[in-house]
Amino acid sequence: MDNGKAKTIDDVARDLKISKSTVSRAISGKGRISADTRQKVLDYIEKSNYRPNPMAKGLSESRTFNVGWVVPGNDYMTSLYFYQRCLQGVINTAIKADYDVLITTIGEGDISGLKRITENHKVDGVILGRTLYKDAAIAYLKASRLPFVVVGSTEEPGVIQVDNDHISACRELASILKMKGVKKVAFIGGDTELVVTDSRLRGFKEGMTGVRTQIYMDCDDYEKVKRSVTETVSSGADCIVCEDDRICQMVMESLKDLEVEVPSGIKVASFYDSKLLENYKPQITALKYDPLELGMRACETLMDVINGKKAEKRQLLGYEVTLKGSTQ
Amino acid sequence: MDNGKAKTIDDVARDLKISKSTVSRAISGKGRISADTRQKVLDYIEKSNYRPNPMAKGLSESRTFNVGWVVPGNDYMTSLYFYQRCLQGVINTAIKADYDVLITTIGEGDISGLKRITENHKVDGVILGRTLYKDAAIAYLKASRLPFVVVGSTEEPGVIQVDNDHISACRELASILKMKGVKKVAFIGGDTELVVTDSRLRGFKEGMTGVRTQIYMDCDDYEKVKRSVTETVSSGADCIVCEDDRICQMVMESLKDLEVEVPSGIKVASFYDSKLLENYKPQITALKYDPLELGMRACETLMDVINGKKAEKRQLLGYEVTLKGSTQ
DNA sequence: TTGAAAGCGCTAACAA
DNA sequence: TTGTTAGCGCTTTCAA
Repeated sequence: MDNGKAKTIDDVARDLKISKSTVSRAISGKGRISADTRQKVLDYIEKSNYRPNPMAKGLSESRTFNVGWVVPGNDYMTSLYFYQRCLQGVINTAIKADYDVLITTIGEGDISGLKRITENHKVDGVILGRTLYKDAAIAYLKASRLPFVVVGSTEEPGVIQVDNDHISACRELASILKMKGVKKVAFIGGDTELVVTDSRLRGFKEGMTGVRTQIYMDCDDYEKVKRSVTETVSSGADCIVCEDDRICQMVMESLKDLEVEVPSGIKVASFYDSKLLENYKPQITALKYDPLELGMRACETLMDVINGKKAEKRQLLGYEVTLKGSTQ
Repeated sequence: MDNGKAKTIDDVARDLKISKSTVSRAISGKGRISADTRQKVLDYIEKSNYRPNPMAKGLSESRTFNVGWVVPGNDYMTSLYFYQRCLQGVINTAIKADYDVLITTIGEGDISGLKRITENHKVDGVILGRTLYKDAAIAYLKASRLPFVVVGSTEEPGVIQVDNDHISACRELASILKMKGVKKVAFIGGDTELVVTDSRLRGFKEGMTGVRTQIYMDCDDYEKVKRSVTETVSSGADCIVCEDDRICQMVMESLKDLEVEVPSGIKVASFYDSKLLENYKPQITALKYDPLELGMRACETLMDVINGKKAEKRQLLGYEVTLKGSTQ
């Protein structure tokens, strides 16, 4: 099989007694070629385990056949599942276009990993896994002129975005809660640097018009969440809306500490569902998204951009409201 | 800056009025070259933002300057943090060798993603993120003759392994618990297909000699854990050892349901620590490892193999026993 | 110490 | 429809 070095297109051409451009044409499907020759080549390749060298192909076409997947290197535990599913979506669709995925991490204003792969010409395009306000990565990518797509939303003009429709989703869940008769509702949110945090808050406010609300933001550790929950409970609120699954987890923990029952003592809902929440009793009312789909769409869109097709500037994906016992 | 196409080595050579082989030598440091010329070239490159094209370099050296990072595509939530840190370690050290990281996923006997990147010559070597018994990925990699390193242990001969010293660590924690006077101890473990599961069980048994134990394996969902915990509690055991953080989380949840206090009702320890466990009160006695270090070592080792240096067959990294309130 | 030129494996323009 | 050939941008002999 693998006797030393890999087969090249020249080997194939020689064995088949045809020219290598014919082989190339047979493989790529570009250019005129008789069905016969084409099939002959394809058959041969099939059984000879010849694989075109992507370095050579890349050099010749000035492409890398890699897309860059850029994610925070030090994020919350909770985001990891999201990124994993999203990445799986990216990989699945990249493969279809014969692309692979180069991964790099960024963090705390450090986008050197991103710079590295773009300046070194290691990728043909980039998918950014999350968006911030004043996003250094987005600014850099815009300037670089490399095709890129962001998962999430941004106000930066001209950026191609694929996102869940957080605002609508949150508005809908909030208004359902309102219809259920909640009178005083706390929103506990996380990192305000993230665009998504703001979108969810906005949806919340839109859905809760007329209801008394109290907002706690940047609750990024247990202590802060606990403090907010304590305050919420003693203020006599009847519902807590958690911005994401991690916060919800901490809220549930806090309520246990405070010996407040859900939903009899207080209702709880989460604006993001995940495995983190699957074992609570009662189960948590939450918004469900499909990160896999998100990754696939982002990658499909990026492939379009890379191939010069024009892509929609902003795609919003669906959601699902799952009403469970925690808001009964 | 980026006026159309990237600078090439020819541009540099022309601007400096020297040959491109000289430029190449200046950059690589290989071959004889005067300190003067070398510096001149380096200075020029510094300010001209020239970046060698890795496709061309790769084609010429038959290298890709990519390492493959292979992880399960559909794993437990809990492993994700481990993989993330590990990956960060891999990336950090890959960069130093001017390599990037190509990511691919495998799952349930499906190693097509791995096959893809190796057969397509997209990587110079592979790091496998976890090991199974009867591991199809390991078998494939061995046959492929591509340099590779596994994170984890395997009985497969000749495979280069980097792992935490699970057996010693678990033995040590178990024997500490024994010294603390536990009389009847349950071990609740996960997927027995994973090598690591077995290592931990082995360490547990070695450390618990003479103590009455009961073993529950393959507890991979809440229901199974709950059942094991219920049985354990009603059998009058005084300690539960959890094989990993996720199981520990479910054990704690179960104990809460059963209204058994920790540590007064029963002691709890975990053979793997992570953020999942950080918010419990009392805090959980657990084994701490450093996945970042693991990733770094794996990648360093892989780079050695790629560069033809010989590498140790098996490296075991340290651990830390952190005694907390849950076993007081 | 430096330069010229061949070659890495592929694509694509041009010829036949 | 197929073949010839000139690159893609780099490394590496081999000469100078």
